Parts: sequence; structure tokens; C-alpha cells
Amino acid sequence: MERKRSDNIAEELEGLILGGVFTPGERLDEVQLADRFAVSRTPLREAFHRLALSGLVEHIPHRGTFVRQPGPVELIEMFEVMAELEATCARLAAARITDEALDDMRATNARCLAAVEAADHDGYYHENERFHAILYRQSGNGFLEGECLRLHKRLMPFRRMQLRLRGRLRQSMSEHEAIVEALQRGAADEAAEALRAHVAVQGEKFHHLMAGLKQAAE
Amino acid sequence: MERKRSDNIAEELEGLILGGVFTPGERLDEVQLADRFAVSRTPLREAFHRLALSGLVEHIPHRGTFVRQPGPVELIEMFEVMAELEATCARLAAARITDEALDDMRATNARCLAAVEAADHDGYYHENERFHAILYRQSGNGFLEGECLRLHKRLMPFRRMQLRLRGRLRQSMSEHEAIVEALQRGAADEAAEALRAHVAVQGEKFHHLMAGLKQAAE
DNA sequence: AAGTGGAAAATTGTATACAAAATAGTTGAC
DNA sequence: GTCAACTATTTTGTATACAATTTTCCACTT
Repeated sequence: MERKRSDNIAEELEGLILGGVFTPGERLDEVQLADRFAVSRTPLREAFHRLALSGLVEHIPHRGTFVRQPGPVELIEMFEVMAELEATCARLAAARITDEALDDMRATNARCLAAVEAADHDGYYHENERFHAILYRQSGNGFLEGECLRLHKRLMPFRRMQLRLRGRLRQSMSEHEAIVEALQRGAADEAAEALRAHVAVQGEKFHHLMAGLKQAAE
Repeated sequence: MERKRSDNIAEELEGLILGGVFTPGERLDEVQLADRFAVSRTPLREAFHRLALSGLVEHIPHRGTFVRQPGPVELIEMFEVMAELEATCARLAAARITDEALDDMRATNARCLAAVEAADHDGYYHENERFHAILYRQSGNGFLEGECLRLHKRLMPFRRMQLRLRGRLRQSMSEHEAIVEALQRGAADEAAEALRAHVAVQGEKFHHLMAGLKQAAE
């Protein structure tokens, strides 16, 4: 294993946690991981702090660093907040959005649709992310944009899970089109409501998915 | 100077930054501060990470850690987001709030008013914080509550500044009463709008305050 | 004279050694 | 036999030494 930097370590650890190698609540052993990555404990602690910033792990003084995979309840709550934040973006963007951005959203949407046709999940995911990123930017509120990106990233693995649900992709696409349409008309409340519903439904779908998995495990 | 722990160092640094000892954009010299606190660089770096978590400083790899006091524009943006988050709390709380919590809010409000009468700024500030904390809790969304507390804390010094504005305290009190009243009736949209306005006005007041200070400095 | 190259200084990142704290395990008393 | 206290072990927190990177400054070339 090649020599790592703390940046890479944080990234790799993120992958391991999201990949399910470390179970939620598990303590991340510093010496063990230091040995695994062939580095000392110091950069590992740095990496832990970075993961704590994105909320993936929790550090308790004199106790250790623990995997903080959110449970179903907290996840629903996070989707609820995400829905509100995106709705706010939409409300603000409806008044401020530029024609260029509207065109960009339409183009992104088109590429998104193409990805759906080609069953290209990664492509869909990428374009979908771009669609939302444009919306955040067009809110005109840089702080709001940052908070949205942060939460969006944190929900990333859970959004990804539900892409497998049949028919969800196409439904999501038509929702995107309705959003663009409302933004173009400058209908703030309508756009906000469309976004709220668009994100909220993801939380619900996820809930169903989780319930299904739980049932299957029993 | 006594021996410090990284927790205390983070706290003390926070005070120094908020107290204006370190100017925004300034680089925090590790060796210099390590010498000042009579500790090594290691716990200082830990403290930096903690401050980065609350957004007070920014760490740039191989460049250093910089004071990240937000400018007027970002501050307005933050108040805008805070207003939306609190409005969401209100909307959710309107349906879920318990009678005990309503009584608690009224009692807190009463103590708040007493503090105003006694010109007890610290007391007012404390009770006001409690008022909002109850609201966050009553949203029933633990994640939302956490995000609100985080942002509220970050805006703390700026809220505090505007308490000096004449008449603002009493106005704020009557807004609180209107909020409680709307919550009691279960009027979600009304409560949300009341909160949004209540917080947004703080952002505006702050804006005026900053403009005044800037003018006075010229 | 201005711009580029490189060497030296300053500063951040990492490794190792040591200290402090928490947990676990064991012995003793009741 | 159970609970409590003490010791031993494990684990986190800190100090110091060293490596790597960035920046600065000076010399040299065009």
C-alpha cells in the first residue's frame, strides 16, 4: 500500500464507512487503522476530524471516534430539512434566476433523461446532482448554497440507494421539468412547493426501502 | 498560565476571535499560539479543528488556519437561512407542540420581560435563547433542532450586538407573544411567518447597525 | 530592467515517544 | 456470593523531533 496523505485517508475511510465495512456505532481503532493505512496515528486523527465535519463520525473525548451512520428516524428528519432548504432555494431563485441558468437546467435535464434511457445510473446521478447544484447557486444566497451542498453530500449514499426503485427515475424527471417551468414563470410559491415535494418523496421512498430491507432480513 | 486542555483552548480561542483580538482573514500562527497557551502545537491543531466545526476558522492545507469572521453580506445570508429554519420549526411545532411546552414558553417570555424591565441584558439574552431552544425542540425534528442550535450559536455575537438598539427589546417581546399565540391556535403558516419576520428583522437591524458603524469610522 | 530559476527560510504535516485517562480484571472485605 | 476498591492494561491526549511543502528572496539570464 502506497503512502497516504490525510486527505486521501479521510476519503478512503468515508468509502469504507459508507461501504458498510464499519458498522454504525463501531469504534474506529486508531492504532489498527494507522497500521492498515501504513501511517501514524496523527494523520488518522486529522482524518477523523474531517469526517466529523461532514457528520459521518462522532468524536467523544477520552472515549474514541465512533461511526455515526444515522438511523432511519434521523434520516427522515434530514430529508425533511433538505426539503425545506431546497424549497427556500426555489423560492429565492424564482425571483433571481437568470436565463442562462434556466437553459443550463434544461440542458442538464436533457442529459439526465438520456442517462435514464441508457440505464446509466452514474450518469443520471451526476446530472441530477448538477441540476440541484444550479438551483442552490441561483438562490443568490451563498451561505444557503453551502449548507445545501453539505447536506446533499451527506444524503448522497441514501439518495443513490433508491435509484433502483422502478419508475422513480422517470417520475423524478417530470418533477424536474415542472420545477424548471415554475422557476421560469417566476412562481415562487409553486416552485418552492414543487421542490419540497420532490425531495420529501425521496425521504418517503427511502423509508419504504428501509422497511422492505428490514422485513427481508427477518 | 495554568496547563490547558484542547477543549479549553478552543473555548479561549473562540473568545479571542469574537473579542476582536484576531482580525478576520488573519492567519493563526501555530507556534506563536502554542507558546502563548504554553502547550505544544498538537492540541492547538485539535482546537483549530473544533473551531472549524463551528465555522469560526477555516483550515487550508499547507497554508494555515485563518479567522473566518463572516462579512456583512454573508451575515445577512446567514440570518436569511436562520429565518427559514426557524419558520420551519414553527410550522412543524404548531401541530406537535405540547401544553407544557407552551406554558414553558410563556414562563420564559415572562422572565424575559422582567429582564427587559431590569435592563438586564445578560438575563434577557439567556431567556431569549431558551425561548428559541424550546421552539427548536418542539419541532419534533431532532436533526432540525441541532442545525438550528448550531446556526443560532454562530450568530450569537451578532444578535447580542443589536440588543443595544433602542426599543428593539420590547418589540421583540411582543413578537414572541404573537408567536406563542399562533402556536397555541395551531396556526402553522401564521406561526411560521411570525418567526420568519422575527428573525429576518434581526438581520435587517444588524445591517443598519453595520452601516452605521462603517459610516462612523469614515 | 524584468522575468525566471533555484536555493534558503518559514510553516505545515507526520512520526515516534511519553503522559493521562478510562476500562477491565482481580483481589479483598463483608 | 456480591460488591467495592485497587491495580494492570488498553486507549486517547500531548510533546518533541523530523519530513515535506510552500513561500520568499536573491541571483542570473534574456
